[in-house]
Amino acid sequence: MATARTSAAARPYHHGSLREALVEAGLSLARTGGPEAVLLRAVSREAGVSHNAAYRHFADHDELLGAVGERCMRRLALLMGTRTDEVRVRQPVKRARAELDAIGRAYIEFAQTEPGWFRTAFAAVKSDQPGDHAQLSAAETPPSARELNPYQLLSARLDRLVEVGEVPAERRPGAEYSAWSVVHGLSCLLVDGPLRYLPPAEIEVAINTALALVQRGL
Amino acid sequence: MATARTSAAARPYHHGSLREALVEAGLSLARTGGPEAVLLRAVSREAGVSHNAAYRHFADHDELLGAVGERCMRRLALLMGTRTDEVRVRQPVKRARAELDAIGRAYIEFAQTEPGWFRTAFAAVKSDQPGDHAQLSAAETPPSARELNPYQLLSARLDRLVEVGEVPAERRPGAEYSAWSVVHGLSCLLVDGPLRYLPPAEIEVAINTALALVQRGL
DNA sequence: GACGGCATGTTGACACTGACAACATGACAA
DNA sequence: TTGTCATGTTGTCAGTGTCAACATGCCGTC
Repeated sequence: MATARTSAAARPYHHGSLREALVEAGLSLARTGGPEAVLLRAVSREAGVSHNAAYRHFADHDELLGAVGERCMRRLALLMGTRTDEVRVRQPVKRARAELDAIGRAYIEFAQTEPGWFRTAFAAVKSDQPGDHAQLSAAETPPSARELNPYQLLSARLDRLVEVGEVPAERRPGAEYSAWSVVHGLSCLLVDGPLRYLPPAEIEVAINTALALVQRGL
Repeated sequence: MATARTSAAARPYHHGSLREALVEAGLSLARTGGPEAVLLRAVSREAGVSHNAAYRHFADHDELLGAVGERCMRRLALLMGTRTDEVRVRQPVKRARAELDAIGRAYIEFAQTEPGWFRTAFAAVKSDQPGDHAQLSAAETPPSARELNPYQLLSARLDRLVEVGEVPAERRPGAEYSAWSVVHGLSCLLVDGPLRYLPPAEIEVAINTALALVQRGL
């Protein structure tokens, strides 16, 4: 008896933390197969549990996929944070620009190195309420730790560009939509869309011109 | 005989033009339900034919979805062409800019007014060969009629901007990737993504700033 | 003008999925 | 000790894509 899928511990009683195990399994499946690989039954199988067990932790398939998607989104935000911290420029104005460039590059880098997760992060958002699009600003959460989402990270960089005087204040409203659109659009076209099989050299060109467009156009 | 499948006439012999009927049915389903509504069985049902009939015209589900997606893409290109033709500016330089703006607006307009078709146009491209990404330039087709795809329409507008001197020639390479990314990204975010429930006023802001970014940044 | 080939459409089956209902187990409190 | 109830299981159902076997009737050939 007592076979564990990840660690060597025997399955204790009721498995203990199945919800977490299911999300983890979903993450693993999504990494290679994208959101369409996050099947209720496949996830249960992966977690070493019978199908329908997931229904004790998620209302339906969408809710499971949503939970996995949230984790993917967090990973995206994490990479964006990491790449921002790696910026070594000291001069404030140049630094502000470099940091914006860094989170943009990180966004595209994530889409390219983890296409399954990237697609899952955005495919998952299917069934959520029109709730004033509050999830963008992360609602209640105090902006304490590294708990920021991609949208918030971007907003902070844009605010900084206004502070240092590189972007006129009257252009600030709506700027996150534009900047986000560029990197998100290119990511989608490269990962999923018609630019999927672009040769690497052309991909490089596309990324650089896209990010340059943001820097010039803001 | 010679009955249309939509009217109430008796089905003649072997249906006559099932392939076309299937694609048409798929288009109808995709319009309201997006690509996930283009089910092999649902399409067959809609066309008044038994399931598996479609296998005489399409290798599998992906091929049917691909055919429907092509039609969606063509409709997108059609709207872009229409909106370009509606530009009334005479002065060549201003006209070049206005036309670029028009195809960008048309792209987003299509995504918003026909989200099901928009998503199908890009969801369909799943299984096609890495064939040198030739489908972008539409391979053999002479650029004769209104047969241009969205990518070609965009390229033509960018070429024109260089001609009239509004865009320096050294910035031309890769420009279609950037411009495309902006409108595609915004469309995805608005239709499918986290900006789905943005209030209409904010949507207006987002569209205008995004298009302004393109004009300024090229 | 009869005949036969063959593209086209149908019926039936199988494995897979998400979802529901009924049942089993065992942790924990009374 | 006992009973409750969250948690996990088994069984089932409708719906899907796909394959194989079968039916139909249009067309060219003799």
